[in-house]
Amino acid sequence: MLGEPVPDWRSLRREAARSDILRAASALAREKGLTGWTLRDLARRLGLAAPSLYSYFASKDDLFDALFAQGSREFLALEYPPSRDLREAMLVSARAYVRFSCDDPVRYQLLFQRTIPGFTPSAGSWALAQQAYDKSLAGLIAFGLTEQRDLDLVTGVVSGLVAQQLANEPGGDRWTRLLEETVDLLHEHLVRRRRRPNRSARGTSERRPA
Amino acid sequence: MLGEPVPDWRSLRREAARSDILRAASALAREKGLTGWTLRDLARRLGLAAPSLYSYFASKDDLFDALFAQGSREFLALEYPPSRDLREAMLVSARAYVRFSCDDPVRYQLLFQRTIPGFTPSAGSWALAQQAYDKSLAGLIAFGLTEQRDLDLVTGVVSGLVAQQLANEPGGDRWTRLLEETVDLLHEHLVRRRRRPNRSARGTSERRPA
DNA sequence: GTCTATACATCGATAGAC
DNA sequence: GTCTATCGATGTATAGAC
Repeated sequence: MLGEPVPDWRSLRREAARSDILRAASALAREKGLTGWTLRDLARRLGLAAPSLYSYFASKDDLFDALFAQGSREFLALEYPPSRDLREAMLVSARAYVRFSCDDPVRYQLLFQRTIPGFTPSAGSWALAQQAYDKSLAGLIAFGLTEQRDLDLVTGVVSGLVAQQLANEPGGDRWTRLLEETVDLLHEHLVRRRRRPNRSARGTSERRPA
Repeated sequence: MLGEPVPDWRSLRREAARSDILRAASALAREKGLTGWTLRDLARRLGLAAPSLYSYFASKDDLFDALFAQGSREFLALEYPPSRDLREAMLVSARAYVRFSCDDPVRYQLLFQRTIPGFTPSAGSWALAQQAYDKSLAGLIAFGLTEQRDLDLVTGVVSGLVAQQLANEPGGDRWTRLLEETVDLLHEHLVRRRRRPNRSARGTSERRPA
């Protein structure tokens, strides 16, 4: 196999320009909503004519895909300090996710809600997102939380606090301040269930009233 | 005060036409995404010229507001059968919310995520949504869950299952099937805490290692 | 190769005839 | 109340200057 091609000056310039465009697009999205801006807005801010953007991105969706990949790389770049037990690992992962999401609600919307009509991330961008998801849960798996069902329970519950916070009180902490209590109740539940493993697969059928 | 004005034939016709338009818009949104359709699409489906829609709705945002109000009325129309205890009341409310959301993900997106750039529900539509929210939690309050903080914990956690389900596996049940387990762990936590109320206001500061 | 100028189909919205 | 015609703006595309 060949190694990475040596980046020549031209492709470096090109990548720098793409990066500039992405940065400006992020800023625009934060100001006017994820889809509340036009290519002409973006070009004007960069001092370009709108069609020039097509030298760097094939379409607006392609630009969204690059933003998605960039957001995934930022998520993947989060560091998770080592924990001593499962509870601490859950708290570390959950705190990182909450902070990452609330720091940039538009990025959260792009990465985790995906409500842009007609837009689907490319395979490469998806792979990055999957990597970041795996890394964010590695600490939990290391302490024995290996069942997908349990991981789904944790991600579902924690993501709910973020979802409610951003939808109903962006910038506040009415829901996110409940994070530690939520992690505690999750942890107690999982540990208690581990001692009585037969309860873990309890059916979901309705309890009959008398 | 005057009573409701007697609806004459003309305003009845008008309301019927508005209702037809809303129904067609709902169908279009379900097929092509909440914002993935145009006024021309909608008019074509109704056999009208696009500008004729402006006789019934002042703008596309006004149409979204009517859809928001209609969705809130549907949420408000849900019935919550009486429960014998807090756990059952939580299960009833949570099940209704999950079913309501998963039945129509586009309605969920409009009512609970509100990611349409530039759109904000009118005061009247908001009041409807607030009414529906209050009604959906009345059963929990009746069994003593009166603290806003506790209600937020329940809505946050439950909404997370729905958010993850619709974002990552629409139509499936990977997260929503965890609902009963989630309600159980919430209920056990709340009951246990009620016995030791001093733990309820525990601080959120980081635990110091050693 | 990168940008400008220009064009095209379509968007939400408005004006005015009937 | 519905239509046709049309507005400015948008995403997209291409031709051609440098």
